[in-house]
Amino acid sequence: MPVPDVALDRSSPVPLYYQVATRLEQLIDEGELPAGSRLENEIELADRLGVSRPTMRRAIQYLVERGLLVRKRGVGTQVVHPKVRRPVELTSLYDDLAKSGQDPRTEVRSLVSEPLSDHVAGLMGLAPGTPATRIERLRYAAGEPLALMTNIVPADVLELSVEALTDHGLYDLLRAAGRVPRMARQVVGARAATPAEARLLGEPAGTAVLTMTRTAWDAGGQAVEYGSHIYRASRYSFELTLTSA
Amino acid sequence: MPVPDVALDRSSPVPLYYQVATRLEQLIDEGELPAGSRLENEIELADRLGVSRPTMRRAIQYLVERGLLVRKRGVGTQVVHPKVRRPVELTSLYDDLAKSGQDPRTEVRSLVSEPLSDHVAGLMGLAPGTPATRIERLRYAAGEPLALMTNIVPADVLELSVEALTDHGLYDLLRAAGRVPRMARQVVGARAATPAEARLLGEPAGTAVLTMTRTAWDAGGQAVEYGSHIYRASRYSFELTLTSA
DNA sequence: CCGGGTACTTTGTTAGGACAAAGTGTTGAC
DNA sequence: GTCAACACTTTGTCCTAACAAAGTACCCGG
Repeated sequence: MPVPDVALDRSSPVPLYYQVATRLEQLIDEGELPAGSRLENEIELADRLGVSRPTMRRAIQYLVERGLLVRKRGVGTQVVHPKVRRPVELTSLYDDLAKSGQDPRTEVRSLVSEPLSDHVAGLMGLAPGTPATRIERLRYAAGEPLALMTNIVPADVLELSVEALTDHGLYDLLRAAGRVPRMARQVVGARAATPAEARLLGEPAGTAVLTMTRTAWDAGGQAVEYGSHIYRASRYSFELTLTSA
Repeated sequence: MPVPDVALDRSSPVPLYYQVATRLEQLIDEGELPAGSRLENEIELADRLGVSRPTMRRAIQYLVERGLLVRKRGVGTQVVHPKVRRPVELTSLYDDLAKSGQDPRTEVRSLVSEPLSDHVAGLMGLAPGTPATRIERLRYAAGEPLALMTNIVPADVLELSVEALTDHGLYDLLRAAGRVPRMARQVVGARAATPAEARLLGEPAGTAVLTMTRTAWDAGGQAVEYGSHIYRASRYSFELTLTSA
């Protein structure tokens, strides 16, 4: 399959390889390059687009990593069937809801300063007793309670306030403070809700709820957040896309 | 922090950049390059190890993607705190259990040939009515029931037998058939177990169970498996490590 | 003492070239 | 006719080289 010509802007601050990759992705999404079709070889492609082979390879590599293309030595580069292809991302519930038009709302139920417990300190890799803020929030989507969230943030990471948390997700605030979570370890499980939890979530006592605990670190490997959340299983589930090798 | 000299084998079929990356990872794991320490700049490093800068960059890039290093333009390359750094992987329950010495055992409860339902066909991107095999298995770990698993595999992907499934995980069989799952979409939720499910899992009726449905594709984008599993929440949870950007 | 601009350091991007390794297909010997 | 060796295609690895962009630190003028 011949790849249509691509207009590149060499004066743009956007890297060339990224311009090429984006354009290719667009062509695949639009069906211009149908699933299973083979691209021309790298050299021809690079030639025709007017970039060097390393740049062309980098663009292709980017799409291979994202699962849109498959390469085989001696064979060529093929378009993969256009299934879901976004890898798991580290996003916040608030962002997810806002993006899908669920009109998220947050009720901050409590916000207290307290030192880290041994358990949480261990998970975060910090010293027990480190000053921190503990918040408990109830998240609504489309007017319905969706999740009960307890989070703990070390005091030196971020100064939290009820007002800020009402209008923004915790991850927004962390981003604004320059402490972007870059790695997180999550454990997802299930259990029966306690009577108090069931009441807050508007579910009958003993309902099955989805639980998630998470520890998140920033780029420097510093723990920035610990969270223990429970979700209404009737209204929420985790969706993830995994890739191997 | 000076990186100790690294012995490279230029006659080895193992790529140079990979030799360098592996050695660096080892140094980090051993604490030779402590968390937070800064590496020399790329040029010096490349010089001293006797490789070109692109090769050096590629080795570093590899470790950056795996979360061991962080780079900042104008600043340098730093070792990240050695938290968990394995990204989410596409593994099978059987492998996971076997690796952690849980002595997995599988009871194949049924194995029937039946055409794909509209629902499953839609998820797998195949035509409704495509011949397939539907299996229901009960997975034990350490002598206790752990999961009830229903899987559907298209007939042209793999010929299944009760014997093979008793001794191996489904993913083992797929691998052996050259249909390695490379991408999967999972949805994890929770609900109350039905009486029949509760009985099989050895839990009281109405217990909260963890549910997982998954569709997996091979490198060519062909759907190879659909699964609908329920897990005893008291004995199992999903653990995942996420990275962003 | 403070602020801004400048020099320097370090990673990011791009180019062009060379050879190696893996698949595929074809041809030739038996 | 069959199978092995060879040629060809295509991606994989590696090198040298140059300039751009971002961040830091220093210095100098006010």
